[in-house]
Amino acid sequence: MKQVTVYDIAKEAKVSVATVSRVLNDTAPVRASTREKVEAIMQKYQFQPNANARSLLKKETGIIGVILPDITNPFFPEVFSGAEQEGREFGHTFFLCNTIGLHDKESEFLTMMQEKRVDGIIFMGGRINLKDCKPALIQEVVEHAQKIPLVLVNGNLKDSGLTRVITDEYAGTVLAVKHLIDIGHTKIGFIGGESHMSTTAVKIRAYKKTIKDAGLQLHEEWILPGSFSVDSGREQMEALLKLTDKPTAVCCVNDFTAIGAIKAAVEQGLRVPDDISIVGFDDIPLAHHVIPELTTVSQQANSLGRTAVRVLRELMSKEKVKKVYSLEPELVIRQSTAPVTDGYKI
Amino acid sequence: MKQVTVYDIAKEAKVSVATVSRVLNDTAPVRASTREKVEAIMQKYQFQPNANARSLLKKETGIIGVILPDITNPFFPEVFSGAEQEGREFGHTFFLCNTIGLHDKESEFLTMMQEKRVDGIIFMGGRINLKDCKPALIQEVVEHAQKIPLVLVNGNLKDSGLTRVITDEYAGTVLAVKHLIDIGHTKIGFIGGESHMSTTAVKIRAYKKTIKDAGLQLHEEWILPGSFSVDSGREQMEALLKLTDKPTAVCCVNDFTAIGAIKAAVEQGLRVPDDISIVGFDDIPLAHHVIPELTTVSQQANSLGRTAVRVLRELMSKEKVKKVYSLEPELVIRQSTAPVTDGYKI
DNA sequence: ATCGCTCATGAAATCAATTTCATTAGCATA
DNA sequence: TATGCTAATGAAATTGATTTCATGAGCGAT
Repeated sequence: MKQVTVYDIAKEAKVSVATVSRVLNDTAPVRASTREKVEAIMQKYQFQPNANARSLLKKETGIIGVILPDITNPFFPEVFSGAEQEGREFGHTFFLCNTIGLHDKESEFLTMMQEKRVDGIIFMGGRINLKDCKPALIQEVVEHAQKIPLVLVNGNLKDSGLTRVITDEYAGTVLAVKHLIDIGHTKIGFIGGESHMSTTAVKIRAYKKTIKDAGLQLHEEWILPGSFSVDSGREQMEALLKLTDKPTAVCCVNDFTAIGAIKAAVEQGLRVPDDISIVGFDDIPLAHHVIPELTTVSQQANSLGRTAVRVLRELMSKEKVKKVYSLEPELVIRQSTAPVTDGYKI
Repeated sequence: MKQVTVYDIAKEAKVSVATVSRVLNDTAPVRASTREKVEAIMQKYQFQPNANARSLLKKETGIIGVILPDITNPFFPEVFSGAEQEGREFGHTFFLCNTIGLHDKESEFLTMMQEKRVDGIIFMGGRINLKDCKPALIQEVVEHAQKIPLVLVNGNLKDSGLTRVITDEYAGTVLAVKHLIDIGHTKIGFIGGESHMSTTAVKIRAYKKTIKDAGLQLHEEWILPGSFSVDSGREQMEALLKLTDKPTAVCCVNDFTAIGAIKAAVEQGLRVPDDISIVGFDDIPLAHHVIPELTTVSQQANSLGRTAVRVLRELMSKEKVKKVYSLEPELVIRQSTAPVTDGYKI
């Protein structure tokens, strides 16, 4: 069954396609009787105008492309959701591309979005955040950004000149470590992500600064790398607990790591938070479903998405925008942290 | 900066647009020297063909639309991911639409996808699965399906004539309940979702049948409704534990509910699984991150997505397809279930 | 020399909308 | 009555690709 076009409608209504278009878009006055006639026929055939044809002419698609590393990581659906909420009232539709494990797909997706002529791109890079990210990729992203409005979310590319929306990870980490210090901890460890990720570097810097500012001793052996995963949190926590001089609190690079750390501690017979305090980062929905509920730093993922779309829309309308929009994270105190006790069991 | 078109390329290369198109798509022989000349110019201007123009003519967009209730529910990203993996090698791109809390958006999204002329639609309905779903909505989905290939994922619309990919929830529930019986439980409860959801109805039917087939007594007061959420699992578990005659095992409608149930039990001082066994449904990634790790029925969300795309592609190529593709769920035994002990503490 | 074939290419039509420009009718004003 | 204005409409151009049809060149066979 062939799709109905404006020509079919026009023919049956004995008017020109221009008139049909006017009825469709209310772009010029049409006599009431004509309008009704045309509308009736559109109704009859369940006419749906072809958005491709329209986009071709208008040079806008209403589509926003989103590129992110892994949609199964609960942080990203949250961001996406925020973006969608913000975009909905303006009629935006979203392409979603997962680069999961396929870092080299990033440029392929960028090209695809160019070809589809999306109105804007939200880029949450995986690879682009590597400390040793190839300048070529950065260059490529920058070039795409010159053709299509693009905002980088949580990307740490300082001198790329790209518009960025980020959480202040430094400030967030300070919040977490300060909280542990405030409730009396003096022996605080840190489990990070891959050491070549800039996120890890930023957070470790914040951690060290806060420890030093509080006049505490810095123990390099309490600072361990990881991989942002539950398993890495578990492994590294086991390592920490094998030390003779153990920390009484651990700050983790993200919630997954913290959940793994809790698991390891519990498996060793420790009670969280009675024997050891653990704090995460991100505040994924799961954080208040685990036992004990996780004290963590909220990234406000939803706002991140909303802001990204807001900024993107400003870019699209050629407004001048700031280079960086930084969202302040918040500490969410739940059950996995508590004041130090003397009776550290092991 | 104006976008470069085939005409610009053709002009500069002193050939016709037809030749440029041939170089682009390798659709007819072109002299090597001509090809090189054209390619060099395309390279020079970073030419990206306009996919909208192409789609207009070819009547295909390579886009698959996905409509789902809530991307922040970890089950759905998993399905989406599977779909994306399957679609990737055929060059499909994905629209993602969240109907979260906006059930009336479902038809709006369907219309939008029609207008964008997507090649196919994967529909994971929220509202469409209500037992009292308005016939009008069903009718609408069916009508859309006549124009654009559409598969319903986990939709329980038996007589709609729509192509469906589903998990066999009945069989999965039987698996879960049998497992509890096998390890010695005779007093088994069930916490469901909203009672007007067909999922709930199917699972309760399976639960009852399995209990009866094993010759066990059916206790209606052990069968409670819920809302698929962590909180509802917690509340309903509290209710079960207030009974004088309590179950020693509880089967839950999904993992969220099970996680809530575990929380409630732990808060009441019970040990899971020593004092009470709990089994979930879905096997969300989180299931092996909670403490204790959750015994659950795996929906194989990823395969669900992959299969949906596979079936959709068959539909697109006008192949005849079966009406229903049913995936067999699997029982995943972890730590939240164990044989009954006499020493039920409370 | 002529026929038939393949290779390489171009002109023009096509897809389904929007938009510009022109035209007509009807009415008020000078 | 002539002029000017607005409302309503249509014809045709436009958007950026693909595709069909036509044409010419080059080459081998007869």
